[in-house]
Order: sequence, then structure tokens, then C-alpha cells
Amino acid sequence: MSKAPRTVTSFDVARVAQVSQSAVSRAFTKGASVSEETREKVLSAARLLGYRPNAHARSLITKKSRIIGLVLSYLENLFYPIAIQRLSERLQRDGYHVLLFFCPQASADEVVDEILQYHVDGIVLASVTLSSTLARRCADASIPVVMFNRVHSVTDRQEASSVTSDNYAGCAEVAKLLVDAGHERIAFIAGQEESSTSRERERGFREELARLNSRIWSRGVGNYDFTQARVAARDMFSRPERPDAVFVASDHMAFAVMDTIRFELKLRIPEDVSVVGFDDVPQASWLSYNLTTVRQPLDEMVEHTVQILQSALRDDDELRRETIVVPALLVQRASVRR
Amino acid sequence: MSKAPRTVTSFDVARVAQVSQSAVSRAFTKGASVSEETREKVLSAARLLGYRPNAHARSLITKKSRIIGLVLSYLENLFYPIAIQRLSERLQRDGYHVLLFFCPQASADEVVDEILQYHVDGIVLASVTLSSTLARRCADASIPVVMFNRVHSVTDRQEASSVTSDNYAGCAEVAKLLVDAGHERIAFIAGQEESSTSRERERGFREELARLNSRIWSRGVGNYDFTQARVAARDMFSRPERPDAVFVASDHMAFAVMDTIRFELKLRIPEDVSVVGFDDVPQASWLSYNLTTVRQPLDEMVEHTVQILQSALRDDDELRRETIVVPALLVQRASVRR
DNA sequence: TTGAAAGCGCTAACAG
DNA sequence: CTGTTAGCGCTTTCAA
Repeated sequence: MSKAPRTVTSFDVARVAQVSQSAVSRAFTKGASVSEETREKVLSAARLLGYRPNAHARSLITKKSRIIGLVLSYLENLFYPIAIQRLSERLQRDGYHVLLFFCPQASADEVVDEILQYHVDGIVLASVTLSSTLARRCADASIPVVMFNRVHSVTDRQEASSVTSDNYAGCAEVAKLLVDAGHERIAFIAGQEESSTSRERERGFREELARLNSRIWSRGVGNYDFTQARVAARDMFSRPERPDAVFVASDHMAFAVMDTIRFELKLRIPEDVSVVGFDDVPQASWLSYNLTTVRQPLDEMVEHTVQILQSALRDDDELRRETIVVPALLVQRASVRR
Repeated sequence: MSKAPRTVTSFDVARVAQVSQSAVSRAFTKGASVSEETREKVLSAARLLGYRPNAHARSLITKKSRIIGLVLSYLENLFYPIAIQRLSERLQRDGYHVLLFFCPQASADEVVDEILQYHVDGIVLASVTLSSTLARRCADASIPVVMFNRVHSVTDRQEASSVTSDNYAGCAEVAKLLVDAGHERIAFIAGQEESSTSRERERGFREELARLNSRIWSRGVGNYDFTQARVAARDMFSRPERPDAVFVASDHMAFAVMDTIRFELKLRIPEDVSVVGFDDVPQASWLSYNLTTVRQPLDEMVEHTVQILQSALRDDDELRRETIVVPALLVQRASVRR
């Protein structure tokens, strides 16, 4: 019964408000020069007709879409969902919105191809690597790219900005803590071997241990995956001699390790084994885990990400590449023996 | 040093390929009538220039943005992140993408106003209510709306489609389970009182208990929040007479309840108290919790959501409203006494 | 199958 | 401050 629902355009509003289309445009552009009177006329006509400016038409001419592409691969680790929420809310405050792109780890290539079609104003790569060809394409299109919680691989050097926490220093702290507590058979369970986070975390841990005349006594790989971490722990702890402490490259894997240690191997934490994680996701403070971990300051990381993006959008003449490293904080709870 | 990075347009490609702009357009539109020869010429020119069609220009004329707006409020409960991922991946397969909108619970209104500007092809409301005025505006713009994991409030009746699991039946199962296990002081901890999920879950639970000559012996409210659930549990279990079983309206709250019961009140699960949750998020199967719960079949729910959206996009003549309820499944683990 | 031409809804000069 | 005009990059009639 309803009429064909043709969209209401600025043209329609202009007619009803008895002004020009430009006036309508200006009424919806803050900072434009319109008299209060005209603006009122326009706004009430718009309200009457249910008019909202068409974002696509607008971005076609302004060449700004107010959309940020966010590339993700995996949400089971709560660190990312929470990062998404913070980032999205922060961007929304400034009139930007987040367009989601999922892709399997480390293969952002095809997907960024799709992103480019939307002419996004910026791209945030959360835990996916940016290939160098891709980085170049973004650079050509002068789209700022921020790697969130990951740094460049050698080949991508300086093709994109990056925001991380100080993985190296944070993990050095962990080494200190564990050695101070008198641990001698210290194990490490890595995330994805190719990932910069896992590598940096391992390096900080290993080098500080060396400085303290200790070392990684046993090593496993969990690929940032719950099940694989469980397998790694089972493996590591069922040998004749087992570690008396284990540092796990992410909280999410640490939970798997703790469960395995307690319920499969019937060992106590921290009496028999100390466990440390990384990220400080909400579950780390849940009493079942009460996990000593390294906090990544999410809000700061998000704020830096947004700042980089916005400064790049402001002075689009020269695309500056920044590398931000925010301090990480050791949070002591009850999973390490004192 | 680099030239001004003017975007490459179909015009440029046309010139290089020595064809018309229309030919370029057709080469990128599958099912269009182009000779293989022309298509090749266009595609190679496009590759050469690094051309991708501009999605905004395209949607301006086709009136299809291939964007779905997703409205969310809270990601700490893993149910939602995982739903986002599944939905986004599924949509991506069909060439759609998800634009994110965060808003505080139950106030989707302002935010949908923003959504409308993007002329999204559809809207998914995950756990937020749609006001009736808003529903009408979407209907006027003939944008299909799906409420995910929530049904209409009375006023919104039939203004949008909805996809949920069978909260009522699932919770009736829980009642049966608890009564069968011989529990007599059965408690319930609600989510948000206004939410349809919490209400349906409580109703299913309560009515089945009545049928079995039992009742809700004690009741608390957690508002789907971890901390509030903890407070509710503390309250409920520190009275002189405490429940011997508690059904919690979401897994996420159930974890808080379990931690409180075990570590604050020093009670055993399930020997002293049985606990049941709802959702079956990944953590429910973690050994620390090993939680008996009701599974919401996420993949099915996502599939239905996408189907509704797509059928609405196909025959845009008449916007049909659907109400899908998929069966929920009781998953027995170790948190209920046998 | 192909090209010419028109126009989606908007903003940005440029006059006035 | 306001209106006129041109055109963003694309698809789509319509003829050929």
C-alpha cells in the first residue's frame, strides 16, 4: 500500500524548506556558514521528511568515507573483542565507523583488496601481517595503515605504522619475577612462531633470563590456540622431569595450561608450578585462575591508534609512519609462588 | 616525490583498454554481456593501473551498498564476539561486509540514525532493542532488520524479524534436570529484567518447575554482568539457608557465580551446590568450570539471519517479517550433581 | 556485444 | 550568507 519508498534527497528538503540544495548541505555540515534561520528551516524540513544525508554520495565528492577498515582473524581470545569495542566506540565518537574484515591469520592480502573498494579512510590490522606488496598498494592509495599489537616483518619495514605494548620489557619483568621466586626449571610456551608478538615476548624473556644466569629450560608452542596450548602443556609436564614454572605467551593459552596442570596432571598452582600469562584479559582476574600476567594497556593502545589515523587524515600531504610502544605492566596475582 | 595519488577510475581503465567506460563496468559485473576478449583487455588494463571499482559510486547508482549494519552493546560475554565472527565471515562469502555500531543496551535509536546514512542493505540488532519509531523508519526505508538473540517487545511487534534459540524449552529442560537430581532449594539468577531472553528463560524454568511441583526458591538479578552476578551470588548464598542448586541466565554470569561459591563461600560444586548456565560459550567446557549449560546453536542462528536478510534483499517488493526459533540443547557436564 | 549519454545524491567552487 | 553550476565514479538505459 505504501508508495514506492524513493529515498528522500537534499533536493526534496531544499524544495520543502524553500532554499537551495547547497543550503541543505551546509545545514548538515558543521562549521559551514549558514544563518541560524536557514539552518532551522532546513532542519525542520529534514525532520519532516525523514531526511539523512547519503554517506556514499558525500564520500564520493569529499573523498572521505569516514570508515575505518578493521582486519581480524580470531576472536576467541578476549583481548581482541575488547579491543574492537574500545576502538569502535572511540572512533564513533569522532564520527567514524568500523567496517569488519575477517581473514585467516597472516593472509590479509585478498581481503585488503576488498577493503580498497570501500575507499576506507584508514586500516587497522589487528594481529595479521601486512605483506609488502599490500603495504605498497595502501601507500599508493595513501591510506594510512596501523598494525595493532604487531610490528612489521623485515620486508614491510616502514610501510605502515604500528602500535604495540612493550613486549620485550614486559617479558623481562616476568623473567625477573620467576628467578626471584627461586625457580630453576623455567619453561616457555610460545604463540605463533612467525608472529612478532611471540618472538618479542620470547626474546625479552630469554635475554633477561640469560642476564640472570638462567635460561629457558623447556619450550613448547601453542600457536595462540587453546587446544594446542593444552597439548603443549600436557607434553611438557608429563616428562620425567617437569618444569617448576611456565611463562605462556598469552593469557588465553595460559588458561588452557593451568587447566591441564591442575585437572589432568593433578599438580597445584603455584605450589608445584608457577604460571604467568600475557595480556591481562578479564578472565585473568577471575578467581579460578587469578593469573599473574602482563597487562597490555588497551585504552592507550587504542588512543594511539586513533591519533595516528587522525593525524594522517588531517595532513594528507605526507604520510608519516609511526612506531608506538607503550609500557606493559606486570600484574601480580596468585599463580606464582612467592 | 610521488605524484598526487589521484584515484584510478573506470575512465582511466577504459582509455588504456581502448574501450568504453560501460565496457569496464560490464567487465566487473558478473553476468553482464561482454565478450571474453573485451573482458580480458579491461582486466589486464585494470591490473596494470591497480584499479578497483569504487563501492560508493556503485552503491549510489545501484542503491545497494553490500553493507550490513551490526548493532552491539557488549563484548565481554564471548557469545557475541563469536557470533560477530561467524556472521561476518558468512556475509563476506557472499560479498557483504559488516559495519559496526556500538551502543549502550536498549538504546539503539540514535545509532540507527547513523546507520541510515550509510544506506546499509540490512541491519542486525544483537541484543539491543529496537524502538517502535525506529522500526518504522527502517520499514519506511525498506531496510530489513533482524533482531539476533532477542525478540520484539510488545510495541515493536512485527516491525522486524527475529532469530533466537528456544529459550523457553531449553530452560524447561534445566528445570527437569535439577528436579530429577533431587534438588529442593532451587535458585535463579536473572539477566536484564527487561530483556526478552532473560524473561523467556525465567518463564520456561519457572513453569516447568511448577509442573514438577517445585518452584524458584530464591531469586537474584545479575543483569548479564559479571560483577553484579557475583554480588547476587554472594547475597544469595550467605543467608542462613542457602540454595542447593542455581540456574544462571548466562554462562558468563555463571562463571562469576561459580567462582564466588567456590572461593568466597568455600562450597563445592556440585557436591554442595549444582550450577547450570546458558549459551555454551567456549569457556563452559574449560576444565575449571566444566559447566552444564544450554547450547545456543550459533551457526544455525547465523545462517537463519543471513537467509532472512538475503531473501529480503532479493524480493524487495514485500518485506516479510519472520520469527525463527531454533532448538536449544542441554549440554551436561560436571557442575550438576547426579 | 558495444558506446553515448544521462544521472545517482551530494559538495565545492564561484559569483552575487 | 546564499544560489548556481559543475562533477565525484559509477551503472544503465537506449541505439547502433
